[in-house]
Amino acid sequence: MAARHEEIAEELRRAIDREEYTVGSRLPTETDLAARYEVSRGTVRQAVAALTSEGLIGSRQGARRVVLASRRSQTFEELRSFAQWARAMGREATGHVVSSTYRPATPEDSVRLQLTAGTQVLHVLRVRGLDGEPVLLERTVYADWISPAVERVEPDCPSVTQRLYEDTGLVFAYGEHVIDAVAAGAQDADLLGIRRTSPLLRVRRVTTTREGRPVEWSDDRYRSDAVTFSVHNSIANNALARRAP
Amino acid sequence: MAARHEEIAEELRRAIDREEYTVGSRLPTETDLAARYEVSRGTVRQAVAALTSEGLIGSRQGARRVVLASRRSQTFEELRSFAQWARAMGREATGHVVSSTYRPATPEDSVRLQLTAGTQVLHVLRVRGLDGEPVLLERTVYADWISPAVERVEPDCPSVTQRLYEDTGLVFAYGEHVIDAVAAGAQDADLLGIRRTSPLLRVRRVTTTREGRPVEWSDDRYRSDAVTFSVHNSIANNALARRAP
DNA sequence: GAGGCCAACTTGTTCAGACAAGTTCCGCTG
DNA sequence: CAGCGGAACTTGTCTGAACAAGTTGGCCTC
Repeated sequence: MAARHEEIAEELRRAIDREEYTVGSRLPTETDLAARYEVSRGTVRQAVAALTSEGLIGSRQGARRVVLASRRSQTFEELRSFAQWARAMGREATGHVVSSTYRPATPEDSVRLQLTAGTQVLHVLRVRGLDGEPVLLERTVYADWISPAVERVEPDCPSVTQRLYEDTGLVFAYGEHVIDAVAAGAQDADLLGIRRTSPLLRVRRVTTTREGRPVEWSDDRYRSDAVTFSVHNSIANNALARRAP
Repeated sequence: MAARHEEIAEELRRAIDREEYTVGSRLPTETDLAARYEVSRGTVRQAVAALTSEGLIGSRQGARRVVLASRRSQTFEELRSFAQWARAMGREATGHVVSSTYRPATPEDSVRLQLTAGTQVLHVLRVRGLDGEPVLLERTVYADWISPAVERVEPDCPSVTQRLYEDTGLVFAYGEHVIDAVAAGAQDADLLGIRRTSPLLRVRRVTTTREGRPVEWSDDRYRSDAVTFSVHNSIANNALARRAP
């Protein structure tokens, strides 16, 4: 939060949040904002570009910017870390490791994690819950170079992300998520406390470091009555894609 | 495609696509690119910012940019329009209207479409398929001001989006999508040709014009064996959020 | 050979100015 | 009063420059 344009973006977010600019109303012009914050127009543009990509405001050449929404989307960190998300909602994240074993990387593992096939990778199955109620089943495969650090994390640690950061300085920076729906299998039903064949929201994701090196990939299954995902997009900025297998 | 920075972005995308820059390799420096395309560094930065937000490349201060992925995500238009998506995959979009009726707006309708409660809104139920195979059930509610134009569209029109653009100049510009999983109900199962209680991927979305005015909201249910969604994100740019109801 | 330090390199931030392109709204005309 | 035209306004594009901040790789030392 050093850069001036980030400070301005944050101030604008807060102003929208406390309805100083209401949904549907128009933001001040770039020139006005530049004068108010005593920066150049370019710096203001960087700030409003951030809000635009977050879907908070809309932008069209020639017309003043319009406030589209007030509640801001989550940060990458809140999405990445189950525990940080729970805390932001004022609920407690719980969780425990069901199993943790080393297996040779399958062809799929080696492609996703950019490893040579047969490397020993760590498979972890975790159940995670909100205030004790299980809502998520995480089947995660960790790359060989991070596996030892993952093993050192105690089984009921609420935030693995936090722990890995403290221990190794690891920062997750990029993610790719594939979302679909599956029927609960026998193990899923048992661990989540639901009936078999109940619909589950499945998110398969790969997370990489800032250098673009894959750290983990995971098959996460959410109880669909407990969790949904939301995505914002626009002509100028689209992160969402529909795919046929 | 007039702006120079968009042309450069497109050239870089194509270069990545044909593996001139391979995944994991480094992009030329901003100064190099500026010289090559004979533009200023600022213009190059606009171009690479687009690729960064698309998740194609990663960026860190001080280090050269890294190519993270080769396949590019869809444009907003391809996501918005089922027909355009199908065409981009080389498949044929089919579809027909099952029912189309006017009803007074419920409180939920009026909130999502920013209308006064009780306004007559158009409910349309469509089945859509790829090469004749049904994959999607669309339950859409249109705002009153666009309903007449929607009614004029013939029931088996493959691209409603295209049609509305031609007839009224309407452009969809922003979207908010909430994704979860549901079990197929009796009507869902019947129209999609699947068993009852099969898991379906549900996407509830609101689409708005460039002015930020809501046009439609829809409950879309996809056969989970036929369609998935993918989302890309990063620390710098996150459009995805996890929510508890 | 291992490790640390430094110089060169690269991206991030910010400025000021100029013109292009699209929107809005007022006032005029029929 | 409806519709049109145009002036004023606002965002988009692009340049060139300067400095800050972070990364990389090679050289030097121990």
